[in-house]
Amino acid sequence: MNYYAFDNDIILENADCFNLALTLDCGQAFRWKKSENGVWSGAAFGKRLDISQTDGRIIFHNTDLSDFESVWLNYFDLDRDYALICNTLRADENLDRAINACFGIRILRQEPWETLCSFIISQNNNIPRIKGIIDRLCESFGEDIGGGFYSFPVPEIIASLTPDELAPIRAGFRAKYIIDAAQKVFLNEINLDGIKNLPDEQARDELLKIKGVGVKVAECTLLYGFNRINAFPVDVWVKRVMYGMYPGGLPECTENIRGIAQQYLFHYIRTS
DNA sequence: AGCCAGGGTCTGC
DNA sequence: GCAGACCATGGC
Repeated sequence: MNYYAFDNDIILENADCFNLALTLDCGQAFRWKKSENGVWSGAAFGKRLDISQTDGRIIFHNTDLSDFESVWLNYFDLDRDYALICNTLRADENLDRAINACFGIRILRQEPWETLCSFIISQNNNIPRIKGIIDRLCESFGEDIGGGFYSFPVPEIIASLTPDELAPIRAGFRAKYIIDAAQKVFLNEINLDGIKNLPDEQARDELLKIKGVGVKVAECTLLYGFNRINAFPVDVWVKRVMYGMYPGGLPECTENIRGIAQQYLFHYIRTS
């Protein structure tokens, strides 16, 4: 991997195992939109980004080295050796097929609060509708960051809302959970920064204190929001994987990287 | 029309 | 500890 600035873009070359479309649209993040010209637009950490891929080259549009190195390098998990991880997982034949089918998925390192809130919204819901609810949440309560994009609303804002005020985003029964989570985070009953330093098990127990957060939402938050690549979210699709492929449990090669294995298997079974 | 969706809570055994 | 009802909404 190497990168350099060119005009107002950052060019990333020879990025191992990086399929941009799969990474942004495999059910781990909900705010990236693809336009006709193949450019993906979105926002994270309060910054807008347009990004595209042609062959092995990733172009970060209208940004600079400072933002690239302080935000996007981390967000796209570019320091992790996915080639090594994939080779390890290929010891299992199901994972070998899954990796062949969706090679280049990376686990994004998203913001803890946005991840937590997004996956509370995800419960008993489908991906297109999750995206719609989150769009309306950001438009209604986030800050305008230009180009028709809005930041993800901070806990303080959502903590001050009533379920009635949240009704227009049409989150249904999840509205009260979002508010409870925001209040706990804002009042520091749940310390998201502190969770960063806890072992996986204790971090999960902290998240489970939030109403509307069960094991699955907690595991998603750990995996996508706290960079815990051994977290293993089990939704209806992964249940099907476990029932169909691994009735005796996950293979040994997934040890300590179960979350990444999960992402390949999840996307594989949903698209095959 | 009825089933399903990146589930969780609450109640009743 | 575990099964079952219930929860809002909209895509298919």
